[in-house]
Amino acid sequence: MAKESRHTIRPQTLEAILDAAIRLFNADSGVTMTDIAKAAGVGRATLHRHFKDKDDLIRTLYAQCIEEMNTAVLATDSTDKPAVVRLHAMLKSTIPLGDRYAFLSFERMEDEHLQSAYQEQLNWTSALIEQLKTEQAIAKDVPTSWAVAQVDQVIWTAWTAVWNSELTPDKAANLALRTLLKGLS
Amino acid sequence: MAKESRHTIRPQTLEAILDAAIRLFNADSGVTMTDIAKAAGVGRATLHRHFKDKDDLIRTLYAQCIEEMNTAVLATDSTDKPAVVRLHAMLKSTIPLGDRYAFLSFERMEDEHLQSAYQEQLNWTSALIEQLKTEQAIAKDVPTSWAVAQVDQVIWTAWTAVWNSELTPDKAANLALRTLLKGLS
DNA sequence: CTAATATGATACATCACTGTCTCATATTTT
DNA sequence: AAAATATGAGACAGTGATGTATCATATTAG
Repeated sequence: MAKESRHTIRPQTLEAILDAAIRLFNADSGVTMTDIAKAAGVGRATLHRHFKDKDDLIRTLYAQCIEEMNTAVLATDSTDKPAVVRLHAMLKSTIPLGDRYAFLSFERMEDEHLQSAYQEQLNWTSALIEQLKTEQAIAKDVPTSWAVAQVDQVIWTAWTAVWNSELTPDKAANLALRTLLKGLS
Repeated sequence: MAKESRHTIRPQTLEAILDAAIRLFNADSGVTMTDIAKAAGVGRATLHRHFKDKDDLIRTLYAQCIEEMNTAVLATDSTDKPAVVRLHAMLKSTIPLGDRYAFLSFERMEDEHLQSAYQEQLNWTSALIEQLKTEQAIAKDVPTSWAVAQVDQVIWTAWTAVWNSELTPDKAANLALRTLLKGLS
């Protein structure tokens, strides 16, 4: 998060900026501050008033997306349910977030704090995979890292299919679940 | 391809430039001509002598990678063999190319000629998927577009695993094949 | 060996983006 | 209503990348 002691940002301004920035970064990695300002309908100076520099803005975007993902996943999760159900719930809640999540794979982020936030996501998935293994839903000889990567990738594939209007979000989530469970069994 | 009537490029110079450029673009999308020149060990002027502009260079890279992929796939392909064997061969030949192929997903390319070259790749995979369906290797109710996307993604996932030293290229190809066949059956 | 020419180094102009600043205006707060 | 302040618009300097031109040097071809 960016804090300037001299200025308080108006909620609507912040939202307009972050929305526009996420939208643009997902379409193209060579986005300028001017682009963002125009798309957000705010003055270019306002961007620099509230974000130390471009990196600071990107860090904020990154943090928001990860937090958004975390929230979405945890909201529909219930630890006591079977792992297969949890995986399905996770897919259903994350796939629709693809349009905001996509740029995370494109932009590199050195920031240590954000790296660890992302790592937490991976750890969560790893734990889920282990649970799937103990429940015999997937085979034990499949490397966990491979399974985690597959989950990550299938979310992206599913979202792309939704984005291309080839599938509805629900159909995509079902297909993703089926592909994962069978593919890793 | 870039042609300058006034100059002939030396093969070693061209190779050094393209190699360096591919390497850099795969590590980071914000690559400058200066970066490439340095990494290639050639003068910056030489780049501009042989490539009209940066876009021209990227187009050349793009074309080379697609052609490289096509060649690799067709070299190990034999139309008369079962589709499963063809898929396995395709995975084995493409996964090691991941380190050159990766940047294709990052850089956008408007060029019509290149778009159609890439489309050919997808069509080839589509045909293979159809063959897999008729051979009952994968289920007919799985949308072909979904299957094609899975093939694309799994190649990338497999290469990443190889790059992270989690798997050998052969193990990765086997795991990819297994994941695909079971996942789409 | 000699001529032709591809390259490297450098200087140069141009351009786009960044980040800062100022001031008038719009909005919120009291 | 009046004060406080967030915003928009514009000017400004600094920076880095692009692309061109020139010339000396290295390499290749005849």
